[in-house]
Amino acid sequence: MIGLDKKVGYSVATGFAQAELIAALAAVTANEPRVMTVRAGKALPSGPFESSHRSLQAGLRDWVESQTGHPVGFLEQLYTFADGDRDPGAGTGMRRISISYLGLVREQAAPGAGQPEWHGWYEYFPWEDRRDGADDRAGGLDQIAASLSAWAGSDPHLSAERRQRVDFTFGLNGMNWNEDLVLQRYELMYEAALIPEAGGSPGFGQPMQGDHRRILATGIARLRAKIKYRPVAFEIMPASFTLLQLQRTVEALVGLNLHKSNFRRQIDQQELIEETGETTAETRGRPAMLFRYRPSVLEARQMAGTRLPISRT
Amino acid sequence: MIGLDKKVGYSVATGFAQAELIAALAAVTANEPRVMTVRAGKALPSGPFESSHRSLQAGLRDWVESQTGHPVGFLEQLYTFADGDRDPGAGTGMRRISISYLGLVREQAAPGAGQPEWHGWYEYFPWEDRRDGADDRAGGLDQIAASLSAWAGSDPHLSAERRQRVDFTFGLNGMNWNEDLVLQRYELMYEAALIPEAGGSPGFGQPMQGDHRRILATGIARLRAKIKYRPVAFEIMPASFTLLQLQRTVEALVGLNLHKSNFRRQIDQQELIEETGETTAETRGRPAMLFRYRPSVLEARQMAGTRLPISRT
DNA sequence: TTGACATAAACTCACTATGAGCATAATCCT
DNA sequence: AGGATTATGCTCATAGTGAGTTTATGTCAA
Repeated sequence: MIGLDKKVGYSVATGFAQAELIAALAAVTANEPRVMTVRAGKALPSGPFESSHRSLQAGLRDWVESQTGHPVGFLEQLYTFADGDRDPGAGTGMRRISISYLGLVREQAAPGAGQPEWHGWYEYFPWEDRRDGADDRAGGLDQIAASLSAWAGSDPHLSAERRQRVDFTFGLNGMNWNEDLVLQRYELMYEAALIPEAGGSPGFGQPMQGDHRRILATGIARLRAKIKYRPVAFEIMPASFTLLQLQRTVEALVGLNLHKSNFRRQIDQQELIEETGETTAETRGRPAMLFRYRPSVLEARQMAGTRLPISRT
Repeated sequence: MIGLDKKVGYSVATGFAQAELIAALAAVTANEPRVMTVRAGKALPSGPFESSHRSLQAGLRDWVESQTGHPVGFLEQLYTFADGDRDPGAGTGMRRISISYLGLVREQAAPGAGQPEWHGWYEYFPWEDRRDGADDRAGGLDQIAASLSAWAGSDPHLSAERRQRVDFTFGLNGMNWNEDLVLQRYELMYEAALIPEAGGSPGFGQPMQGDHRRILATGIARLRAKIKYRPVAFEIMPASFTLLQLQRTVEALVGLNLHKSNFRRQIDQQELIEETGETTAETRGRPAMLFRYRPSVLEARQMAGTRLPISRT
């Protein structure tokens, strides 16, 4: 694969591949995270990488902004796939390389002819929404747990190991639910053939074309992990907002209910936001103060993080 | 770039590219992190991605193991580049896509004919080693600070902003050094033309071919960030080790001195390791207990992490 | 043999962050 | 006016972290 001393002798096609970009673009509307889709919600927007662009990132950004009509606040490369095993339409001998991205946009485009549609991302992963409001629709955790238990039991040799893995990944039998394990959960269900894309029976979430649901899972996982130590939630919020709106947005993304006063404390001791001085009376109760981000602090916090016992002596 | 409704009409070459894999393989020997290189330390091992392999990861793993003679404990995709701006030998019209990986190996291969060489990674980034022992060689922080200060002053319009960025990124003027910002520091120096690869003058670290030093910086940054919340250090350690050996290894990777007793406390309250029962007298002082990892816990800790104010009521 | 030295391992203490819940304030609705 | 509703502030116990000190157990050199 990698030749240290092969300086010559490649066949013509060697090392050449078809390059494709796939974007998972997320927005939050009405406390519901949504993802931009094509083909009636069955695929993420994608297309060939063309050589006219300076870089992957720059080209993708231009394209997204022209499509959505809104600037992309956050755009991050997710993963590059070339797995033949999961890619059905190969055959040509030339590999397809898919470079996937996660992007956050502030608002979704107005629906119009030929416009991409936005779908709630929990349609694809109903089990990932553990907020109180989330009606535990068909395909809830209980059913998944039952199916996975059956799968674990189906191989007497591996069943103990499998059960442990299931419990940990899905927060069962006394384990805590870990909202970051979106991809691990999807992969586990895939392995247990609960996913139509893997030849399993439908029932657990809407399927997508090819690998797209896996890419979306990767994006959700990345976003949920990142939101804890980088102020990415602001990329999705409007210019001014109340603390509850911010909390609801974060809750939508992580799929969990947060503790109100502790959330507020965390936000303001990080000094990420400041009052605008105005209030809003959108809700029934006491009017809430409006806040805005403090871009300077934001930029610094953009890169932070450490928890090592450093010696300063 | 991405065509939603362009179903036909691509030119033949559209979307095709030359795919290349680049690996940053790290090991720690004698408390010094090293990276596998080719071409007399001027390049990371790389080669074309061939279609015979099932997946990127699997192929790279096979290759690395055959080259180093040791299993790769940890292998993670870093980033995929297709930036034309930094790639000198383009010209063909077909883009080159570089998919880079970070790998950790336990020991370095015995030196032999045709064997790849290992170089200390601080040869390429002397300023990243902030341990006490690190003799502040030529090209130390003071010189970099001076050069960057000159660069900041060279544009009266941007100088304030630049100075702030420099201070934050390099931990100057009262700011703390953040060991994770390896890539940001390199990019900043690149922008300030302190890097030969950018047409700057030599002096700050050994240069490498093309983008390779940037890839290495990305790998170091990723590893430093990851070591805080995932037990990756064990992937580099031998089967049994003392706590000080473990600490020295982590220190080598993060380029900082750690607080001894706090480090030990963190390790054992995470329950990642257990005593083997034996002791070693490698050092002059009191013999140290030997430890080994606890694979079961290790696997669970492999995916952890959260710090959100979750509501459990 | 003895003391100087070096390292390991355990323990202390102040301070900060976090989880949980309660109290008070300012609106709207009827 | 009074209840409902939401916002914001405050308390308190507990866990985690930074920074040291103390005690144990070995080697090495005089």
